[in-house]
Amino acid sequence: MGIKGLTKLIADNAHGAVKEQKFENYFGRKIAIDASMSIYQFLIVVGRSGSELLTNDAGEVTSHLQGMFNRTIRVLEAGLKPVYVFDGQPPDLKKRELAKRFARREDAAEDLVTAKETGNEADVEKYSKKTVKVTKQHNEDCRKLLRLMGVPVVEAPSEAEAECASLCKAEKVFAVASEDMDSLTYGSTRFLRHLMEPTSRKLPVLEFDIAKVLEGLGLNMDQFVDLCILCGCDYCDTIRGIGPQTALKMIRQHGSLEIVLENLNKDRYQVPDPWPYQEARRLFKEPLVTPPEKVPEFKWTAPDTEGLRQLLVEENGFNNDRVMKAIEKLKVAKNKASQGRLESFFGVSSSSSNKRKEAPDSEASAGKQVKTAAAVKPAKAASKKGPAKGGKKK
DNA sequence: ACTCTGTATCAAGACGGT
DNA sequence: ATAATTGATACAGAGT
DNA sequence: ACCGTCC
Repeated sequence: MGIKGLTKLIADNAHGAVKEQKFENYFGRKIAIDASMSIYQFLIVVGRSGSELLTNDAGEVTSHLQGMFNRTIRVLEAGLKPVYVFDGQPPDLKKRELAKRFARREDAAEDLVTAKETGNEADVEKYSKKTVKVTKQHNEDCRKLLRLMGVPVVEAPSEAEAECASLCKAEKVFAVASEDMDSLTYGSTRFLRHLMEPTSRKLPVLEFDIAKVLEGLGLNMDQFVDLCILCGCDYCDTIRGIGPQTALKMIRQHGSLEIVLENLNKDRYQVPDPWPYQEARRLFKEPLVTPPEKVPEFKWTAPDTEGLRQLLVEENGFNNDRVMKAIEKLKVAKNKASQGRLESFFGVSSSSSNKRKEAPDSEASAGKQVKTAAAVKPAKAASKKGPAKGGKKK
């Protein structure tokens, strides 16, 4: 469920914290992506008709592979450097919420059976979507695919969103791309929504800057976390009668959940019992993540052509020609991206620090990259911090 | 009147040929 | 045994 | 841009 009403709250109260961007502006940027969420969407939509999905000869689902393969090529072709982050064990506090969702899905499963019996097509459609689940196998399939594609994979110890935020805070990645507003609560410094939409000509990318969000809301980070808990998150029930507006007002007025609770009119509002807001707070502020110094340097390497052919064509019945053509695109994209990073670096710093001159580069695509570099220009020196690997070991 | 919350409902990818 | 979405939107209804 | 297909 993310954080209830947070998008609107930010839009209304922190104007300027969100910028519209173009997909292309992230050329050369390392971007952390929550893999489980992507897989879920692919399973819902890729080649699904009723409860049928794309499958191989053995009847195993392949929709997630199809979706992940195409999308990742697309991302790499745009010069982005994706890091896919997979979920680990959910925290105990989330178990109750998960149980609720499980129950909801059980209901949907029953409704699906009924819909199938009565031949109600629309309902079959509806309930099929609701009964989709991402299995361990789906996750393993995608990790294998991504490794063969030469794309880095991170296995989070717990929540993927928390791990993404940690990578972002430690400047291991430039931004986190997700549809889940929790990312901000976990403290992602730069957060992208609708990253994929512009490619299908729908919405612009929305880039959230957490510092400006805080500034606009008039809160510090601790207070922002408290606000999110009060609005409603995965870890706590809400206080009936308090929504986003009231939550913001109260946190602004009192400064912390403790003081809000002290001053709360108990006749008017009933606080759930128990209401483990302190644990929730801890999960947002000190989630279980890989310590940044233990995160290896990410590398985007050449695809393993034969491995990919084996996995997709031999094991999963993908069309050989399509796969081979896609792998070619992949190789081209990889080459372009590695030289493009260099060039966009030049573009950014050309006026100030243009000391290196040995760019062994640039033929065909120079014009395009100039444009990209110019667009990206504003203030990025910080994230350039460690493009090479040496610095941090231990 | 207005503001806010709670509930229900919906949609969700990407390619290639035309 | 091993999976547990999400946010936007529209509308109803409660409270101020 | 639309639409069938991807497996």
